[in-house]
Amino acid sequence: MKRTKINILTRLETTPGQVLVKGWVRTKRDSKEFSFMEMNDGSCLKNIQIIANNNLDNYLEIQGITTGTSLIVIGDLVESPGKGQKWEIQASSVEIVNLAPESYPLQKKRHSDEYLRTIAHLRPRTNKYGAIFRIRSEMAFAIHKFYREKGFKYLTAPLITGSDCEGAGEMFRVTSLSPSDVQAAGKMDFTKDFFGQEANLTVSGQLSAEMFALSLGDVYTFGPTFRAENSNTSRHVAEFWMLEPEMAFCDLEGNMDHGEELVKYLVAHALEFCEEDLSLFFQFVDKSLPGLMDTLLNQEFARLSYTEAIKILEKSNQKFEFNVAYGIDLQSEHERYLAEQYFKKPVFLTDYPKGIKPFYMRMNDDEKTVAAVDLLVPRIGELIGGSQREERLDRLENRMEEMNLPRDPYWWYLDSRKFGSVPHAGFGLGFERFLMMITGVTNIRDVVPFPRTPGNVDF
RNA sequence: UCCCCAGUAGCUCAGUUGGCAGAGCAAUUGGCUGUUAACCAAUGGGUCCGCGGUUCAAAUCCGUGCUGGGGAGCCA
Repeated sequence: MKRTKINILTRLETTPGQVLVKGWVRTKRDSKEFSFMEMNDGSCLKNIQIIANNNLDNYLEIQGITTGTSLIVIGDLVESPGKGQKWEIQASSVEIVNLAPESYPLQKKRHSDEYLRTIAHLRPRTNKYGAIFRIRSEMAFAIHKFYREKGFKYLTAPLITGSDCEGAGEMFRVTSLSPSDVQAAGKMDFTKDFFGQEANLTVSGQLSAEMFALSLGDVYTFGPTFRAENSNTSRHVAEFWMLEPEMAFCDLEGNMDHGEELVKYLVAHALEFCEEDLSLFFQFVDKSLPGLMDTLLNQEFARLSYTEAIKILEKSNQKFEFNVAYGIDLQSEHERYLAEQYFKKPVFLTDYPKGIKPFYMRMNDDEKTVAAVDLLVPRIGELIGGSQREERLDRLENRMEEMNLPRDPYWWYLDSRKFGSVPHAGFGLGFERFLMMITGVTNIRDVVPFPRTPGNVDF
């Protein structure tokens, strides 16, 4: 007999008769005549109720079933006379695969997120975390679906990179030198290292993506990214996933159009395909989520320049901890004011002063600002960071010189501006931040299966 | 890294002015019931985060370290 998953069972209109299910017991209630068990198999939020009668030959064993126990059950799928579920299984056979002893850390009651983080290997067995990671899976799929439909090519950028100057924060060094090698040489001799030079984990696939955009046209990378920043916040982890589209023959406007289309597509996909899991978050995590989803889906995102944003902030009469002035990098309190209070919807901020942005962003005609764009979202802050890239070789070289960047490691990057250079643009979208946005989860550690943060690499 | 808060039973937490360590849930045992955060009763369960100090006496006050949370910076 073939196994049926619970997400299929609970949606049936008519009973197929006998069914076979496999899963884990979430809770059990006993009576003298029979036991009620709720089984979950991870396929959906819902459990299936199983009724085990005391005439089953292993009923004594069944009475010993505990929360967390894995089972294989055969029985008739019948309409449930009880409230709360359409179907239940009248078991004709209950096979215990593995009994969970009393030390099983998950109880029927609600646990705190902080506690569940200490048992990250077991937390996907809870309703909330099961839902989070099903949504995460579905959203990863939706990203590939969106880009395939738009004719983008998927690029896997290298995770180990040779340059230490991608300019997006502290990097993790990759080396095969042993501590004793280093001690003997008195230093890290990279010429003796695996790659013959210093190597690091990537902080962005952008530079690779640019090369492929200038070859395949429209591409995207979607994969892990690493930052060795000592960041201790609810919005940062050392290893996270980033989506980075890069488009040839695209300017800043096109970049924003694309970002807005992407976000709206992913939100619509979530609402359509993760309805049941999302309902948990709507009910128990953040009651304002449906409103935010509606805003994301149906309202045009605001678009304004950094300069205009500064003016709005100056005129706001808000008491900010950090004073607003042209040339400063916006603080989170400023970004939150713009997205949450002033516009009350996502905001694209463009054209930042060149001094606070990296070398590869395209110089605007005013020679003061660059064609950067950040998407600020209520509660999350920066969801997207990107730019139109500097495609003019002379301008690019000037900027690198101004910022004291060595040219040699970038010879290949500069080559792309020598041979058939075209305007192009792209951005990075933090996958985990997107998940936080649509689930209302407030700590990024709770949307990552096994989060890596300063001082924590368990599991 | 900086600022603030917290750490007491397996979990969530209470603990008064410094004076015998507590509750709910969970677990175990029994009872009862088409139950559904089931219900009722009994039982077991403690390095009060670690170290040092003040005191006749410290979960409680002081110092310090560790861990966790919130905020900031950095960014996605």
